[in-house]
Amino acid sequence: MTQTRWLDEREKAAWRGFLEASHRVERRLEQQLKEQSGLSHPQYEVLVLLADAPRRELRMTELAHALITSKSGLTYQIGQLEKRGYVRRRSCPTDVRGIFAQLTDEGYEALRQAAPGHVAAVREALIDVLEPDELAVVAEALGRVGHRLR
Amino acid sequence: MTQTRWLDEREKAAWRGFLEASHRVERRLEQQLKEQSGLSHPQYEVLVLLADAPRRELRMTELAHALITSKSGLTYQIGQLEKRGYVRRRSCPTDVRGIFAQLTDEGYEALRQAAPGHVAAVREALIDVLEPDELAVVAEALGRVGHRLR
DNA sequence: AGTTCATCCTTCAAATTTGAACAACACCGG
DNA sequence: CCGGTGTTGTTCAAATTTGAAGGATGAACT
Repeated sequence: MTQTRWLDEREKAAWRGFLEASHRVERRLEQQLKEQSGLSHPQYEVLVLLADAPRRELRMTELAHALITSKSGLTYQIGQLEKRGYVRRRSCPTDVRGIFAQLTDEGYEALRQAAPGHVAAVREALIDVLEPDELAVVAEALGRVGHRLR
Repeated sequence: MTQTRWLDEREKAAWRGFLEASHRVERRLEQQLKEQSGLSHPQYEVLVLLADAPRRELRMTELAHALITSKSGLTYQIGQLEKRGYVRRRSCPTDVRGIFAQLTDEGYEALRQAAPGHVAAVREALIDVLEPDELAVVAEALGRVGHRLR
């Protein structure tokens, strides 16, 4: 291994800022959602993704990738959502192994009710804290960061 | 409640970018640390904080706040680190209730060995992906985001 | 000194997450 | 059509996280 390039002050500030912001924002959203909707953040994300998908359904694997979580973790969460009647499982016609998770009307309704509070929290925690030019950088730069790690 | 201000495309891109980046970066670091050092990210952070602290020790509550985790969660992690001999508990002289977590020499050594790989991963995942001006914005803007959520 | 209220850390049970192991199946080249 | 290889979703046990509860103490005030 070649010599370690340690982080200088500016880099350290960026790293610390990124870490703290992501933890605190996550924590805040988790709290807001649980409080006002009884949903966890992962669960909310599932509903959002399904609501935007054709026929309001997605394959388990697609969901797991989109949520950046493990397959078993998704199985668990879908199970929870199914219990509450927000999601239903449907087997895939073209692939016997495949399972579609499909948003139910109840699930859609739950999302509709949870969304305003969630968006408000996202604004308060992140979006409205950023200046327009900062917003652009976050979208562009962090978008690139996420993309490179796929 | 007044009308909901939904996110426009630019805002949504920033939010999505932020979310995906934080999840993927976290995941990558977790993997890198576990693989090359047998430490979890929270555990590594504990070691870093202690190493930088006077006498290499911090109160449990200070640590919990700094790590943005629950008190019980910290109790658990310190227990794990204690098992491995990386940390030792010391009762606080001025406050019977207080407990110091103190880094041992073994813990310091473990940190020394883990640090280069960790820093390299941080660079590869985030720091070296950002342009200098982007780095500045991330430090400044996300620093503000984290700060406002305290 | 007595009260009251906040703080400190741990314990406990419940919820969640993870990765490995599996079983069933798709897909591709021979 | 077969064998080899990769995929799909689940199950399982183990690790981790969380929040509520509790025991003990500090701190401020009367």
